[in-house]
Amino acid sequence: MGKLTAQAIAERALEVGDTEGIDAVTIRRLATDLGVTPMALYWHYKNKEQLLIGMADHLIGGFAPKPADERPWQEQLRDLVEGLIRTLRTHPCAKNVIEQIDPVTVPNFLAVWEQALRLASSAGFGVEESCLITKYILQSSIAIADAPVHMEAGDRDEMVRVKRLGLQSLPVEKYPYLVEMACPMVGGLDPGLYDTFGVDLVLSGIEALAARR
Amino acid sequence: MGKLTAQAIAERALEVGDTEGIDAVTIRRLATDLGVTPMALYWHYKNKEQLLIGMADHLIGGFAPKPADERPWQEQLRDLVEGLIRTLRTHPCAKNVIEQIDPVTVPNFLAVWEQALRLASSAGFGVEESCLITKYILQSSIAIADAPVHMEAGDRDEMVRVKRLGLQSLPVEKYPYLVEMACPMVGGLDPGLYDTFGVDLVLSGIEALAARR
DNA sequence: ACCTGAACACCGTTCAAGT
DNA sequence: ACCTGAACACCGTTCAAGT
Repeated sequence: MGKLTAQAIAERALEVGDTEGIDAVTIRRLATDLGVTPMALYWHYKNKEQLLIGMADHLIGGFAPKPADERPWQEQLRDLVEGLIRTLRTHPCAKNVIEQIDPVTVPNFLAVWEQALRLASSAGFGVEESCLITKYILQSSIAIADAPVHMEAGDRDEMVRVKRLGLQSLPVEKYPYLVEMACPMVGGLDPGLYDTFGVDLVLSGIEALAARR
Repeated sequence: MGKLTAQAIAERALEVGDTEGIDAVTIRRLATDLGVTPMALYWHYKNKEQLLIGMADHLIGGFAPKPADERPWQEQLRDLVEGLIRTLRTHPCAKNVIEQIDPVTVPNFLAVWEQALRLASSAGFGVEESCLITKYILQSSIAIADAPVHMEAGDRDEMVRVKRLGLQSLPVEKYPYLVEMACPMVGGLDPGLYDTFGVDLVLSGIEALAARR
């Protein structure tokens, strides 16, 4: 087994978070997993918040935004959004990690943010508008990446089944659409929709507004 | 002082969450605030998750979506998004509450969701697309509502000042845009941008895709 | 129906001490 | 530099008991 290092801790934390949920990511739990005393972790991270930041940093580090090139900003922005969605989808707990920290404090996130601001700028948006747009890009990417995808037949869908039954048992005269769409709503979504419809949805709003100026 | 009731508990929880942050919302803290034993709350809510659901329900209950009318779906959707953003902005902890629960379990949220699905449907989107869109609407509304607004001079901006200084001290040759936009980024945003640019941003993506079919 | 009391299993974190 | 041990102040929650 490898040495105890900040990197190793963050990686184990991501494993636990991805497989058992973010609530299972606990200083004490990680310590026993790594065969060490809880206080040992405090040498590598000042506190739990810093550990979460480390997790986020490791997460975003997985996809380095490509350097600026000569293509139109629309294509570069599409690359960025697709990359974001992809890393969000490969790490189920990414959403929860990002929600619990301030992106400004995550080193690797700064590069992504810088790139987004640059692209918004070349699209012709002003300073304040660009700030809103970068927030919008992150959040809507989360929305797309987080949508429930269709699972294999034998997969662990007990929770999904319960939720679907809950939706389907609603008064159909009051919630006709919810009842009808219960299936795709809680876990029957076509994965291909992410890469086409989802990305289009995020991008077309920006492009439409950019075209107005 | 009023009687201890599920409603009163949820209201106090929202007060605490809005003023002191979601982490201050604790069974034991609420109990002492309400002059009662911690276990008393367990009579009204099965556990903390149910309390969070109660908070979200009370939150969304504040804005009841108007019944279907004869206007074009674009206008109705704009009403919905504006209402959502407004309630999100009046309750600083709304974002955190919504992040910690499953919207499907919040009664008042079902009505909003049903309306969104109905509007997506009249826009011509299919079942799975509509599901993605409703997720998108919620998340991007959060992004818009959560953007930092310009604060009064005397306001509690110590944290903001620190963050801004942190951004401005970045290597300007590596992060030129971040450094330049540090001010609006962390708390100098024009509030009017929410109601115009922000809402437009969310809606125009949907409208652009709807126009394609 | 509604609330209390005591107890349990868990947290994050500090602080002094070891090597 | 890196880790341990003991202790502290907090959690959410169960269970039996009171009125």
